Amino acid sequence: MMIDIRFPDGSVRSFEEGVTGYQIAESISPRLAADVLAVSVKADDDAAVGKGNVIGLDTPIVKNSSIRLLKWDDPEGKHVFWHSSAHLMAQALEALYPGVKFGIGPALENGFYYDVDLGDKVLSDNDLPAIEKKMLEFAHSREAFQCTHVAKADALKYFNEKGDEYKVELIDELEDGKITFYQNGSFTDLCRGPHLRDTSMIKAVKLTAIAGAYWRGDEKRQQLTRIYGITFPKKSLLDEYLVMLEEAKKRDHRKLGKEMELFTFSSRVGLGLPLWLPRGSVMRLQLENFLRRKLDEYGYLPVVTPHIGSKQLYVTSGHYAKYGKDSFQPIHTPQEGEEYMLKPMNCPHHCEIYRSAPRSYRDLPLRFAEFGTVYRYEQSGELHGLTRVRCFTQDDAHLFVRPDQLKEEFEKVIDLILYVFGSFKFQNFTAQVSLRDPEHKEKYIGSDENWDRAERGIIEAAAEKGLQTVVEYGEAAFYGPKLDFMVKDALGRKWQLGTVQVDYNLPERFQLEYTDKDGSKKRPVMIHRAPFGSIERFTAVLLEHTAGHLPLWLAPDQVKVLPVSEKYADYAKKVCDLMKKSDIRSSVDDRNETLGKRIREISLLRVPLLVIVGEKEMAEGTVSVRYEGVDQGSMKVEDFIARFTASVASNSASF
RNA sequence: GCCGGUGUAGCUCAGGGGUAGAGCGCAUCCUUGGUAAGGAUGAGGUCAUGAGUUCAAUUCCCAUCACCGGCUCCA
Repeated sequence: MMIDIRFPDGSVRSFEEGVTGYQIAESISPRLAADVLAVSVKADDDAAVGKGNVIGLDTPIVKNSSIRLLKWDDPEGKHVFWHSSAHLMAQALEALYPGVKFGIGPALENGFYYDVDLGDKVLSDNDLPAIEKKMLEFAHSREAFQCTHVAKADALKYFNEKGDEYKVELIDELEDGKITFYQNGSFTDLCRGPHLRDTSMIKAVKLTAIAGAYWRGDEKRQQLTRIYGITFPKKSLLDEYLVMLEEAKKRDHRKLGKEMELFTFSSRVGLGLPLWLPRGSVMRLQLENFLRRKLDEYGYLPVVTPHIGSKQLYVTSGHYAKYGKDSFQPIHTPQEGEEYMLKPMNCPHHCEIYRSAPRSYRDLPLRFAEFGTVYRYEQSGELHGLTRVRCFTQDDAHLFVRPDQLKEEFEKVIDLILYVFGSFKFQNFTAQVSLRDPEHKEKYIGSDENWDRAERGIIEAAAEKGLQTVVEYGEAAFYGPKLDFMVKDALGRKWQLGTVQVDYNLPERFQLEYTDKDGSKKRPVMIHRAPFGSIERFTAVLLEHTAGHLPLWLAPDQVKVLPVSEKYADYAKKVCDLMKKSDIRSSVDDRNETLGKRIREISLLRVPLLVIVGEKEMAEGTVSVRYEGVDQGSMKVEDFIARFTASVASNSASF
């Protein structure tokens, strides 16, 4: 029997039934056979949408299918490569630490890890080179990854005898008949596969980190040792990767924040409590102003609320029951029994503003906006620069809407968030629909009915806006589902920035009402939203995206005027004053330093525009301009101001 | 909170059982400059904190704290 194999370019060739991916690659060219890692197969009679199943190169193909031969450049190819590398590492670990037990060892976006239980052995960084060496040794010996089907009873027997309770637990949950083992050299693992043909393609190994990780992600269970690593089919690729990591570290917002004099921390002030320096504060105010202009346009009303609220407020909202124990503890007053809490969110205050007057259906939607500073007692190990702090300011707003207005308002919020992201040229964001964990409904407040309505509303609104979304279960807030906008930092870690949340619960807890057309009392729906998420986290991610080269309108110092020598200091001041009159954030640097040195220092602060004036400029009434390190020639001061204004107005990356 | 790593001058880091160094920054002076580091002099440190071993600890051991990488968490 022959079968038809269709290639990505549309061409079709016939092969013997049972042909393998490797044989197909070989029939095309030996070079391809050497490079191919796995194969993605989609049988013609497979109606499911999607890219197809990834299978190993030695797995027979028995039906007419479309295939893609996966190489290193394909994400699925890398995935197989790194998954096999995890097994290779496990083999090395077993050789070096007999008796080691294994949890899970998956591939990641960049590399892989394996969770292992080493008994009493404490693994440290110093142990990693020996493991790397062993891995390369096994890789050189070209050991095949062999797949065998195993009956459940036999699988259990194998790992029980080996004494690996983690694998036993995993097998317990698997269906008999679908269990496969993979073996490379002396090491046998429970694994779905697929894998590389053999270990010899793994040419470069770097184990990058050791961390603790709870078995099955449950902090009440055993903590295993997680070893992270990455491997490559060429040594040079590893070197490139290491260089890339170094470059990413230079964009770390904590480093940039120091270099650019934006913010700092002080242990005397307290953990996770950022101090915004003058330059950072100027930037922050610009961010706020940027949003304020939009809020006006979108019909938001400003409100201002205190940084504390009585404990009763949070008992009413339900936050106290949920987070009371783990938050900053109540503030006591000289009055017996009086307790206040630092506010961990602004919604309860805004609910009370809603309640301050009787509301009519004509009043809705009401949109209350506040740059609200909140305090959350994050676990100490969680604090991270400006991305995770204990005091932060949300660009918060709560919309109180009639049920019939919900979808339109939700969509307008999406528009606003997309506008904000577009303004900062964030393109690689993920829109994540965060739903509750259906297995653990007790972690959430509110009725099933309200949750279903809210979840459906979010999914529909996102679809209507044409957003590509991913759905995550268990990521909802405890009072309602969310649409979160996730952006990655320099090292690829995902952070939630913008968020929109539908909430039927707080209106109920606060007994919010409006009078409808027919005179009956109705309950509004609440939308929580924050396009930045928080100013702190947004700043952090923006710094990492721009490597500190902020948009001109946002830069704390937009222009530095440098007189070549002090003879031209007066002219420099004159030029600077003219700029200030046009609302340019400009200052003169006439320190007693060489021009070269001043340029260097100012460049390190990421000041976008340097204006240099000397004898020639003074005589001609011009300035010599340097933008982001590139000489722009000289121009009249008026022309400079005009170009500046145009550049800011167009939010363009050029001057 | 948990696992591993790190902690030396304002910053970046070197050093090492006999009480400490560099570069940058800072101060003063010289220099008055043309697009990313001009020169000289000087002041800065309980070597994170606390116990322990030792004749002697910044160095070795332990604990604590902070920071870094993860895990768990994230209203």
